Amino acid sequence: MANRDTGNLRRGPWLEEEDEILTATVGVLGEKHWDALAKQSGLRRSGKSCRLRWMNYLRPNLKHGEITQEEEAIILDLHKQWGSKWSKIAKRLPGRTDNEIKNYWRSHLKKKSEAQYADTESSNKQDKAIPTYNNVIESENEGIFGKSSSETSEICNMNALMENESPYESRISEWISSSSGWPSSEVKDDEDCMGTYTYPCFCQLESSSHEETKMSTHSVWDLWNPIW
DNA sequence: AATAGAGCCAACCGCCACTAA
DNA sequence: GTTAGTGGCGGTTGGCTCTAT
Repeated sequence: MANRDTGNLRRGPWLEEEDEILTATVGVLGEKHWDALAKQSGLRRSGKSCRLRWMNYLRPNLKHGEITQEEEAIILDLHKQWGSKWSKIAKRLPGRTDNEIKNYWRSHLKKKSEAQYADTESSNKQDKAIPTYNNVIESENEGIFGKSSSETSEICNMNALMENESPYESRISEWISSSSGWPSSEVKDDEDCMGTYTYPCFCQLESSSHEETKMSTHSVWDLWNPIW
């Protein structure tokens, strides 16, 4: 990418010195007021550019390694639910950026997803069953992400869930006691499903219906990251 | 060894939403 | 209620690297 100058602002790849200056400035001023921060830092970069560099590369706790199979499964599943809501998907994957996920999707997962979607479409015609609490429990033995049932049960301990003091406990009880299989109120999209215990589900990731898939993702993620 | 094509990924662009004046 | 400034998001670009021929 060429190092073009637009007026007084630098563009193109960041230099190591620029990274250091930006990191130091963010350390002092915090992650806000990017335009002012850019000016104060002395960097000839736009606020937008500084923000992007920080968010996608310099921010602490970013994972720079390969996307794991678990992460890939989550990306696939959430993309199926939400489409190209990369920032939303990224919030479910700590340490990953929306840009990283978007790039990974385009280069690795697009074809995979299309193939999976085609499979799902065909199997949907044969399997329309909605999981009830009972068959949810039964399917616990089938594992998540191909893990053994013992590994799975470490993650998904129903008893522990039921003893949890979560504010959503009552909704779980309500759901179970109703035996209708599904909570009456749909989870709104976005943040409000984070950290919830709304769906004590143990469905397989490769579940055949859209609704099952949706439920399993929330549950798996919520169980792994109850305080995220 | 040279070249073309494909894939990857950092960075930019343009739009939209939010907020303060 | 309006407007300007700012930040955030998704889409796109283009340079670099790898691989096949």
